[in-house]
Amino acid sequence: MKRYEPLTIENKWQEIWRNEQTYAAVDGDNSRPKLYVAEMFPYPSGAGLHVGHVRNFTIVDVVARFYRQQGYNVLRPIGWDTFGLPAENYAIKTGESPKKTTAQNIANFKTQYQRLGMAVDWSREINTSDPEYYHWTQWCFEQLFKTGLAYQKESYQWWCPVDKTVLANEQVEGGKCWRCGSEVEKKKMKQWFFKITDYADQLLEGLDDIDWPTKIKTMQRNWIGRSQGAEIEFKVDGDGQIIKVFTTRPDTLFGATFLVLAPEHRLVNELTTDEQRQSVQEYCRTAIKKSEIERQGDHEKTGVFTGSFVINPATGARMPIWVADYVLAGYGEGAIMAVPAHDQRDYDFAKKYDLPIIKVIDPTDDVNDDDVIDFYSGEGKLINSGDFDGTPTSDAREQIVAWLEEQGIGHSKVTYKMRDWLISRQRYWGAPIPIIHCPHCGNVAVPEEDLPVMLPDIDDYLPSGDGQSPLAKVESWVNTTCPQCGRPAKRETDTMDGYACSSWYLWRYTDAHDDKQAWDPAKVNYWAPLDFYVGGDHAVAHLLYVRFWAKFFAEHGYLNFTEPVKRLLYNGYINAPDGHKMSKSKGNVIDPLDVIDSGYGADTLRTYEMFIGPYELDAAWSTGGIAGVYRFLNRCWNLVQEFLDDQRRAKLDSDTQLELLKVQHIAIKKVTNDLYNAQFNTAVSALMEYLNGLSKLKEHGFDDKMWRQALGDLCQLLAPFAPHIANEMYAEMNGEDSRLDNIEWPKYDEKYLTTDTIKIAIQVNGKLRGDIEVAKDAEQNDVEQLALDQPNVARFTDGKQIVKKIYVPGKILNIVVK
RNA sequence: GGGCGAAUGGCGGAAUUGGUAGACGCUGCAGACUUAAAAUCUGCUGGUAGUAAUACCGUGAGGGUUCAAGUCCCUCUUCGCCCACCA
Repeated sequence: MKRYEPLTIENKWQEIWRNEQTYAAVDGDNSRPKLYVAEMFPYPSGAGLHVGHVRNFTIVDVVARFYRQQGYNVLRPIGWDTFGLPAENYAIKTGESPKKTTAQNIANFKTQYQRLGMAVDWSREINTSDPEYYHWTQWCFEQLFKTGLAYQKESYQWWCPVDKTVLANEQVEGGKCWRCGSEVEKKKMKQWFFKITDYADQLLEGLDDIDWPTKIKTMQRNWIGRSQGAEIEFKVDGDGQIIKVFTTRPDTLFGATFLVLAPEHRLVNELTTDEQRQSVQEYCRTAIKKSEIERQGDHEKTGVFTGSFVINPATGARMPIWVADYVLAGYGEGAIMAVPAHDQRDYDFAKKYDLPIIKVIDPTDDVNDDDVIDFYSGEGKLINSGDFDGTPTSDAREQIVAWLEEQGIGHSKVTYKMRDWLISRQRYWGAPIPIIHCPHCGNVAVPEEDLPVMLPDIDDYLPSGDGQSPLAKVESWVNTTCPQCGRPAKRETDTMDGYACSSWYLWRYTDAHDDKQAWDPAKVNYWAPLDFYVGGDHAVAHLLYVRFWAKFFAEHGYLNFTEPVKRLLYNGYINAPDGHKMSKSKGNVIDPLDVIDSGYGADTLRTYEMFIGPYELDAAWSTGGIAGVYRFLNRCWNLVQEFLDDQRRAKLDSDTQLELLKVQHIAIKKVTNDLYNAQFNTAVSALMEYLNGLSKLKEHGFDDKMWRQALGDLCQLLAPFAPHIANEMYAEMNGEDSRLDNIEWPKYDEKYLTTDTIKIAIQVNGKLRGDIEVAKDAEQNDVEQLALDQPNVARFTDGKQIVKKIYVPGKILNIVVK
């Protein structure tokens, strides 16, 4: 009998798929449904793939192969996300150009990809650091620039002192740089932004229509952070200046007893009296310099009085103006009205600095008075609020805003936590921002026909540390002429955040090598939006940015959809056997190629990673578990060999025939439905059950026709998970030229799933007391009689009064006795 | 502090969404083959009692709804993730 040798057959089939270009997708084919599925494209690191990648890619591959076998026109592309810090940091350390190391890493990743048996359309391979690609990243930038959505602004920005670059909010994790982990600082710099805030409401609303995990949707909603409230103007006592504040609780206006400005607020200087000047300046200087981590958390509140006052428009009271760093400059107006009786933070501050506290809300009746000793932030009825006394807080919010509007000193307003997307990077290894700074014309976009602005080759990758990109040192590149006036001008030296490159790559796949446009609208609208997008990272950043760009380009006619991803499969991590994260430093990394080469092969690895648990949960690697999956594939192989080797052919009796058809069709149904529902782990167990069923039936001998069909279906159902062995077994049975990809997915027939008799579970008072075989269409009376005749049922019903009987046809009979 | 989610054998996990809890796999035990081991194959494997049939208990804890609850409702505990001075 021929032995199962995974490495030999895998090599063979990978070559066939390469030569035959089996997995090429056909643009614009309307004769069959299309399916577009992709993983979040990998960053090709020097370390190569790890088993976590394999899980991610295999999910995509299983979906792609399954739908292809269903007759879909499937697009399953791959590309490489190559701009970014790791390659550049490596260059700084070794002097080796990022271009060179990137090329090596891509070659390595590509080989590994092929060795996993991925059904990729290789003609669409893309690489974000290739000028052919970043040409169009720059074009995208210019579309945003033309419409005013890419703009330059001087502001305090996150700055990583180690990587010597600014960072986006999304790249600061717990006050630390997402790349190197060092503590970030605030630095005032002129930076490029994309105005994602213009799309805040659309980004929020779009979440309602997409099939994404609620976890991710919630994170995006939190990130956008929409608050409904009011903007209120306070007049400064004496000089007529106006300070605007944002509040979600306009109903507490009568309880506002002081006003607080963020240290960065533009009026701080002006409003500070001479007596207070020194302390205010000192306070602001240290507060602004303090890192955000120090300003966050449960630290005690600090602040300083400016010496000025505003007038409360509702009460006419003079309210002192303070400066305190618990008020954030970047949110709302950077100023608040403090209502210490009804806000924890204001209360703490008022207590510390002995400021007045006025209660203006009487809590609703069901609130325990003991809970309201200090401050109360819940709902209730207004008190001490003039004409509004007695009004419920929810009504008062509207009425007070209406009153403010009448007075012309306020209006309702919506505020977001989300800030604009900072995209400038003072680094070399990124797409150059295609802008020319002209002393006469200002910021001028590089004409589209001059794109791409090529990234020059350099030797010195070290950032200067003064906030300038290494590109600033390349004078021949920096100095140019203004495309508008022709006079000398300088190029922008910042490069774009890598997330800009990944914000549109899903559309580039549909028209990967077009040198006339970023994408052909006909092609992109045929394929996109994605039916499935698979990843385990970038819950907010990348997944928010692609949505933003989809909305922008849809608005300008380049796309006919506004949500780029219909269904998101967010997969969990693969951890070490002990449950800890795999990491190089711990030395517990499992290399997928080692697993393959140890003799298991890619099919076992793939199938195991699908079987390990629900795809969305983290899972721990188990050496026993993978051995079990190998055993399963080996048993499949041996069964097919036995069938082929056995010269005798048997004629099966009708019961055996029915039993064979039953296990066969149960498997088809279960695997098919599970794959539609992305329940990969239970699909694999259904395959195992199918094999177990077949193994039991083989003792009756092999009926040639029926077994050929049954084993052929096994190959077919197995193919999405273990494509090499499935194709090899199928070819052995049906000839070398047969290809599972050309054969239709098996269909199940309900008539084989039910037999003439079915088992009914019998309960007495809800406890299982036995089961009986009855005809499928048995009458309830007959079932009851049979059940009561069962000795073990009778034991519990004899001598008791039967209260009622509940019969669920085909399932259960519950006899209730007293 | 706020939000989301989870808790089922020795382990990973099943359970058609209210209808026979523990599928499938791992581990373990016993047996077959073998001079022997590995591999392979067969059987058993939630707990307690019993040779067994079977009974009782059992899905984090407590209560409730129901003929019937892992599944629905209330209270609590523990764990995980995300956000966090956002006015």
